[in-house]
Formats: sequence, structure tokens, C-alpha cells
Amino acid sequence: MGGSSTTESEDGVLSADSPMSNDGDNISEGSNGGVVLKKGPWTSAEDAILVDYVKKHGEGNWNAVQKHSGLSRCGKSCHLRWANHLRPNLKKGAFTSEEEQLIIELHAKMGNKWARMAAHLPGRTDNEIKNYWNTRVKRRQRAGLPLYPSELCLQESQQQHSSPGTYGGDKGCHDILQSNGYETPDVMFDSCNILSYAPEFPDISASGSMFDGFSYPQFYSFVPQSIGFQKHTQVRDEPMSEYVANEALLFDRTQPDSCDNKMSQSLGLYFPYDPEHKKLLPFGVNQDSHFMSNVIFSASKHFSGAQKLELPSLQYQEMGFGMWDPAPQSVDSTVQSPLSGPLPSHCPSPQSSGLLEDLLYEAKALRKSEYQSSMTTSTNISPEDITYSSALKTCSMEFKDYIDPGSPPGNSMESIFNGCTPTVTTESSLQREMPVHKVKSEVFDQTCILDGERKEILNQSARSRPDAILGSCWVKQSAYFSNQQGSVTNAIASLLGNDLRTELENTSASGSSTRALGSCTWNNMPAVYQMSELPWTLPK
DNA sequence: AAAGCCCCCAACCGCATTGCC
DNA sequence: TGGCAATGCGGTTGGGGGCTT
Repeated sequence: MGGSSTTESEDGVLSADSPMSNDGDNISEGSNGGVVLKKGPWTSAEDAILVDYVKKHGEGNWNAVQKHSGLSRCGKSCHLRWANHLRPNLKKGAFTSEEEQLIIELHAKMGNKWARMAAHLPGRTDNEIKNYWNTRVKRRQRAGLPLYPSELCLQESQQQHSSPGTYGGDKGCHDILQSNGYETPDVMFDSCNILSYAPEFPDISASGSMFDGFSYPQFYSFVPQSIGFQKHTQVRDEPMSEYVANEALLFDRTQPDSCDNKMSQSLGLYFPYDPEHKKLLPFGVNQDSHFMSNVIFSASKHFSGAQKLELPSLQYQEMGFGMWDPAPQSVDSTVQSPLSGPLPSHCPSPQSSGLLEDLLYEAKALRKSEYQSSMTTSTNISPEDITYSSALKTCSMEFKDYIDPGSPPGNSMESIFNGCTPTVTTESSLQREMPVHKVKSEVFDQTCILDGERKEILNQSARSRPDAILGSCWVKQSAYFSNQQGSVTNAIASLLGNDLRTELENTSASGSSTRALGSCTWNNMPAVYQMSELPWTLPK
């Protein structure tokens, strides 16, 4: 097995019919008192010896196994064999779908922390999980699929944003970044935009909704400075993973039948489909999970002080619920915090791990609860409305606010959000206020008529194209309302901020504002709209 | 049927961490 | 407090078997 193993004389421990006895044993000149220690596959005889030894002496002190049992294996090998194959209650066989789902979720939260993941999967070993994951990575890469189900990307990004700087997603994110085959060795995040939980943005995820569809390879933030977002990173013109892009996607998909979901459909969102399980997934891995997203990656050139960061999500020290310290710092990847948000009900709480992150976890949870409490008293909404508030609720508020005749065109996004009273928007009320269905039918059809992986690929494709959502939904909506209120330029600018407005105005003179938007925002994107089957003709 | 290819997984390696003296 | 051994952990390897040609 091991690359350094050598073949020498047969080990006396081996049974006559052992595979090793046929092929010759891997024996290494051990330093254990001159005893040659065997390497390679274990035989049943060796297993029996080891099991017998553990029965008598218990686990531990593995180096003594060789001395006491005569087993020509090093203690490390004995421990590994016991832990991975011989210890009782080991679950053999393929992972169940539930286990697979859990692994995916755990990996999204923990990264390559196999041992910790194994703690959540009784009877499974870290090695099993690791092998499964590596296999999965290869499979997904081959298939050109993202490593995580789409909705889990959202969940992860939410979770990471909930506890930046402590969440141990460095590895995980790195994996994600690489999982698609997109190495990002030179990515310079000098302006990783974190949308802070500013009071004006009790639920900033709506802004993420606007950015749905911003994905690799041309993911450039167009967040204007005037909006007031913190600007931290610069993403070079390097491929970016879907994961990174998904950092910007934040929709609550808790209630598939809710207004939110319909809104999401109308906005060109996709139904998450897990090709491995051959089924449509509910929006959100966990029906109880809700997200708030806060990361926008920016290619803004306005910011200097490039920081070479492994992962943007780790570059923010939480200063409080509502702001993140943008100061880049090296975050020890071993200091991980699981979710600061509510854990999925089926996900064991990390509180049982007894690690430092658990303390962080609890501290964050406490702080978050305090924040929620304060929000409750100040906004007349329940904590769930804040913590679990749907991005689309806010999104609907955007529209709601936008079509408000009293809402002057050209508002900054911030002003739009400021104007949003975070109340729960019912479907009926929403539909009364905006003709969502007009858009929904088009986009919905395009995203749902496919099945299997093809749909997911299409979904990714759509999401990878920033114009997809803007062009198909957002801009159309904007245009629709703009026809009533003013120019499309104003409509878009109001959503993107005044910084872009000038550009929009400049370019819209020669074409539609949607194209202007694409031009000024995604100017590195080739054939911005030609891939799109979505109509780009603004409604008259 | 044989050869080549590919995938899976058991096991090893090296580093990090922990515990003990 | 430093050194050493034991243990934990994650990355990597390569053999075996299944699949394809």
C-alpha cells in the first residue's frame, strides 16, 4: 500500500492463505527492537490477534500491541486498523442517502475535518468519509457539477457569513474553490465586499438576490461605493468558483409554496436539483434553515491594499452583529466555529465537540439572540423574521418600495432598503402590488422544464451569468415599473446605486439600459447576452 | 478473452497535538 | 519548561477489481 513499503521475507504472523503470503509481505525494518514490522493489507489472522489484544487490554497503548501480542505491526497501524475496521459498531457498506446528505452538509460547514465529521456519523470513520468525499469531488468535477448542491451553497455562505473569522471554512472553501477545478492561487481579494448587517439592512439578503446569477467566471461586483458597502477585496480576472459566486446568492427557500418561492421563481431562481439523488431538493437543505448573506466580491479598482487571502470569508473579524472588521488577518483554520445560525435539526450541535469553536459558537449564538431581541423590540417583527427572514421578503419589499410612487427614482439601494419596513409580505399582498407572474412564467419555464443534471447545469449556467437574473427578471421588472415611473436607467440605478447611474445614463443613450448595465458592469463578459434565451427587449 | 483504463478504498506517511515525565 | 512518546488527523498512495474497448 504505502509507497515506501518494501518486500522482504514472510512475516510469521501471516496465515498460510493470506494474500500477503502469496505475494510476499511488505516488511519494513522496524526500529522496534529490531523486529521487522509488517506493512500492507491486514490479514484475518492479524485482525484476530489485534481484536484479541484489545479485548484483553483495551484500546490505547498501541505500541504495546506488538510487544504483547507478537503482532508485527507498528502501533500506529494497529490503531488505524482497529479504528477503521475492527472496532465494534462500525457501519459497513455504502453510505445511505441520509448519510451522504449529512456529509455534504457537514463538509460545507467544517471543510476537510474528517474526524469531526465522523463524530456526526456513528459507525463511520473519518477515512470512509474522506474517501467518499474525494470520490464525490472527482465525480462532480467530471460531471461539471458544483461540489455542493446549489441550495447548500447558499446555506454555507450564510453560515460562513454568520460567523466570519471563526468559521473553519477555509479548508472547505478552498475545497470548494478547487472542486470545480478552479484553482485560485493568485486571486487577490483586496476588496471582498461584506455587506454589513447595518441597521438599514436588517436583512441584506435581498441584495444578494439581485446578484443571483453572478458566478464564475465573470463575477464582478458592481456594488457602487455610494451604497456604502464595505469594500475590501479585489478579485482579479481569475476564474472564480461557483461557490464564491454563491456567496452572493441569498434566498430563503424555506417555504416552497410561499410567496418567497414564487418570487424566487419570478426572479429566475432555480430549483435545486440533486442529480445524485435524482430528485428536486426542497429549497434549503433544511426547512428550518434560513440565511442571511452578506458577501459581495468586488472587482472594484477603488480600493487599494490588496490582501492575498486564502478565503474571503475568513478575513473578517466579527465586531458585532452588524459589522465585520474588514481588517484582513490570518485566521487559524483550526479555530473553527460551526454555525452561528440555527443548526439544522438533524445536524448535531457542535456544542458537543468540546472545542474552542464551541465556545465561539455559543458566544455568537448569544450575541445573535441579543441582536434579534433588539430587533424585535424595534421593528415589531419577530426574531424569526429577522434571523430567518426571507431574502425574498426583502426582495419583495424592494419591489414594493420601488413601485411606490413616493419612491423617487434613482434612489440608492440603501435608500430603498431604508424604505422597507421589514414586515412579512404575504403572497397575496405581493401579487397585488406587482405583476410578478408576468415574469415568472417565462423564467420558471426555462428553469424547470429540464430534468436531472442538465437542469442543474443550466441553473449554474444561468447563475453564472449575471445578466441572467438581471436581464430576465430584475431589469424587466425594473423596466416594467420604469415605464410607469421613469427611465429604465433610473430603475436600475436605483437598485445598483448612483455610482452606476451615470454610466447607465451614458450608455443607455445608444441602447437599452439593460445592455448598458451589462456593459458597464460586466464589461469583461463576452457576449453578455447572447447566451441568454431570455428576452432582452424591454417591454414597451 | 485480453488489455487497458479507471475508480474505490485500505493503508501509509508526515505533521500537529496532547500527555507525561 | 523542555523533551519525548503516544495519539490524532489529514493528505496521499497504490493495489485490486470492475468496466470498457
